[in-house]
Amino acid sequence: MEKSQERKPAVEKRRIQILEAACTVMSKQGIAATRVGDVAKYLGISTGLVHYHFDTKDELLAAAFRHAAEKELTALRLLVDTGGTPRELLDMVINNFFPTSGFSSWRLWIEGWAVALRSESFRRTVMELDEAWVEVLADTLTDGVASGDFSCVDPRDSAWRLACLIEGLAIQQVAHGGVINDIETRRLVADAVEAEIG
Amino acid sequence: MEKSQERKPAVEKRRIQILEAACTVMSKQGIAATRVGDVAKYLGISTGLVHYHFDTKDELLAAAFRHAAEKELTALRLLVDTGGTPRELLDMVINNFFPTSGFSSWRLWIEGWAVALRSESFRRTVMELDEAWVEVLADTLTDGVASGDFSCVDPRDSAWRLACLIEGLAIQQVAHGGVINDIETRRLVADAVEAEIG
DNA sequence: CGACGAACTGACGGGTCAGTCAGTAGGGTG
DNA sequence: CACCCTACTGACTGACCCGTCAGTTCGTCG
Repeated sequence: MEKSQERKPAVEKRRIQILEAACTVMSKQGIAATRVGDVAKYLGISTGLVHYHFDTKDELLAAAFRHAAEKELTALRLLVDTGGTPRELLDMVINNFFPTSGFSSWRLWIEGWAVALRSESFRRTVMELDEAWVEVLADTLTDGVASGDFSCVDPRDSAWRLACLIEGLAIQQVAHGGVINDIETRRLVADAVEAEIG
Repeated sequence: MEKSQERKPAVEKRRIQILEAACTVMSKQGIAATRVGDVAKYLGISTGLVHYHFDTKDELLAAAFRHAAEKELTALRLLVDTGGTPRELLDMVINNFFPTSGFSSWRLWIEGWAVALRSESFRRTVMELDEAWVEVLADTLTDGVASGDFSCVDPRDSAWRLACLIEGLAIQQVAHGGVINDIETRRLVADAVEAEIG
């Protein structure tokens, strides 16, 4: 009953529940193949209820995608906040993007980039996430340079190059499947990292 | 009337006409939003005729995408065959992927990667094209190493890294639009190239 | 000329799906 | 208790679009 801000549990809880369901379905079926009915069925609710919380399907998918992005980003920042030497941090940040366990969120991002070509809200999400994760990488590199562990000409440039390299390799691995395998990928990235930090 | 191979102009001509139309529509509207009717309308023919030449929509889009990929690859190989010093060739190959004129085929590739997650035929196309273009890059580097112009530890690794870097940067530029601009992109790539060839 | 078949048309069936709407349930409030 | 409002249902509609098919055109060959 307060001003809002803190307290409106019921609706907000349901909203988030629908968002998470949408994320799950999107990951499984692909963004384009996700139907409002699929999300509803996943939760055992009616399609009408989904539309009660989200006006249109596009709005739902955009919100769900953003929700997924924010979760990913939070996890990354939590990881970095655990602390460690610059070297340890760098390895952690980079390893974070090569999941050892089966499922990879890269599939969702690859589809997200494609949707971003036509959807303003997807474009913003994808842009903000990428900038944020490059920033984490850049900060890590900058700290390492300050402490004398690394020597980059320009940490920000290095961060962008590493981030884009990893994205490109993710496409090779996930979309193509196996031209470049996991071990090879890690080696390619590791060599690039060494080259960047001198 | 010969054995085929050279002569079956009528049908094949129409087939290719439909493929090119499909490419145009896909580039404009996106792969997912391309309807059989749009392709037909673009050529002023009936949807029935499109289905006369291609059994299903999926088959049409996959064939059109492959058609586009092959054209791109042919253009690249033609470019390389014009000859030049290893350095000139390398610059040519890399510049080929940063179109000066407005439209970029990167949009189509980005969508292609996403579709490749669910479609076997798209997957194959996208894989073969990527391997082919890395091979062109790797050959150029190898030649440069042989002639003493470059010094790579492993030209093939370098080629993969550069290719993936360029793909990642293309996403930043095309899908996000402007976080990283054209000049900055070229600088990032140029620095990476220098690092790779010593 | 007549027959035949390849290329082509355009209307239509049938399935899918986003979004609507009239109505219900049930907890909170006066 | 009576009222109300929020969350929710599920049937429905209207639009869209793929793929089919009966039929037309036209070039070619016997």
